[in-house]
Amino acid sequence: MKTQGPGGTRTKILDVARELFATHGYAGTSISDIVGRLGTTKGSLYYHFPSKDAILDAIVAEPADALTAIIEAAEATPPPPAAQTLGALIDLQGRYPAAYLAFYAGEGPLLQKYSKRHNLEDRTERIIAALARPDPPTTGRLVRARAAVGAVKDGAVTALRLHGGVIPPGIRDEILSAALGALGDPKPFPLP
Amino acid sequence: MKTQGPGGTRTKILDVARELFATHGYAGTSISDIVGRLGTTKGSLYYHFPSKDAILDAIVAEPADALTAIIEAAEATPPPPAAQTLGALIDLQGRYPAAYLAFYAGEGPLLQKYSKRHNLEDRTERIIAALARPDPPTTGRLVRARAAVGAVKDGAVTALRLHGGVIPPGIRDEILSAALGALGDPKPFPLP
DNA sequence: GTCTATATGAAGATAGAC
DNA sequence: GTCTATCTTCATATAGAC
Repeated sequence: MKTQGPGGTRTKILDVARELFATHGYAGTSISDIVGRLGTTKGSLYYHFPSKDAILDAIVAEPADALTAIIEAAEATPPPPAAQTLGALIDLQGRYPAAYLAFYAGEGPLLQKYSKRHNLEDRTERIIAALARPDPPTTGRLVRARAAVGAVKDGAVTALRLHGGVIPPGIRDEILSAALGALGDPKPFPLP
Repeated sequence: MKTQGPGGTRTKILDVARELFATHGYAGTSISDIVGRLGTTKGSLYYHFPSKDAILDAIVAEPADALTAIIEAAEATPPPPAAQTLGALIDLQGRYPAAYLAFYAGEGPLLQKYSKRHNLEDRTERIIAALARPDPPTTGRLVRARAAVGAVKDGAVTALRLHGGVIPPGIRDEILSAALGALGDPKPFPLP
């Protein structure tokens, strides 16, 4: 696997594909759309990637692995504090802005497509179940865990939009506090 | 506009299209997919709808109007309690399950497609801005408002999944409480 | 590495018999 | 109202010159 500098054609293809997939969806984005935006041609694109699916794979692989690490940490026994898991999710979104807003939301054609090839259907369930511990997973607790993840996702999206692709530390705290509020933790973190 | 009984072909088309659009996205669902699932043919489908877009319109129109009503109520002066707006959003999701999970989330190809025709780009912004009142809309407040809406959406999705398409009253309260927790309201509602 | 040109299939949509 | 058959366009992907 050859790494490539940030100015390389391959990198540029991934950049515009990431953006277009995020806004129009995978199926809604054509190869022509991508090369049209780049100003190159299909022939060139297919020199760098063997298929459209391969582009998706390249885009998704890295954040997907990072998410797996977060999930596995969240599943440790005893469970880590919810603030740690939710904070890691916020940071994940900050590190991979724009593309994977719906990535661990369990919905969205992008996830569908990727999930079929990588057997990730239960990803959402795993992180929700981990967050719903240590209590027995009542419906209410599961719903709140999911709500907390939803709060992280949408809060981070808004923060990224308002601040040009970064999440300032103060806003990160705000998102985390919102997520913990949704989760229903009585004491989010000690106040100074 | 002719109304049609629940057993009618038109209704059946809308039912499977709603489901397929929700899982695979608008662009990811073909007319062949729809008629294949129905066991009918394209000719029949095109007797009932002039285009694929028209199917989307028919699916989206009703919940979209309901959402507009919620937004306008939320924008009233003085602002209604947040619990009222968020509760209305939960009820909306309960009334139109499965299809519009990403509808007011501001993301997703389905919204993109519909939004372009109906000028709804600012829908998300409006409801967030309304929820962020009456405080001046600081970034933190906006982020929390968005997080609250995200909590409603994902919480309701989970509830619908766990309970076969309905949101029981007790769970509705749980979602509302989670959303208010995300919003940061100190006193969600008076305890009995 | 990038281009032009093209193969091949599937998409949305229509015509017209029944 | 539903069918079969078909048109047209656009999709992914390839071949081969430069």
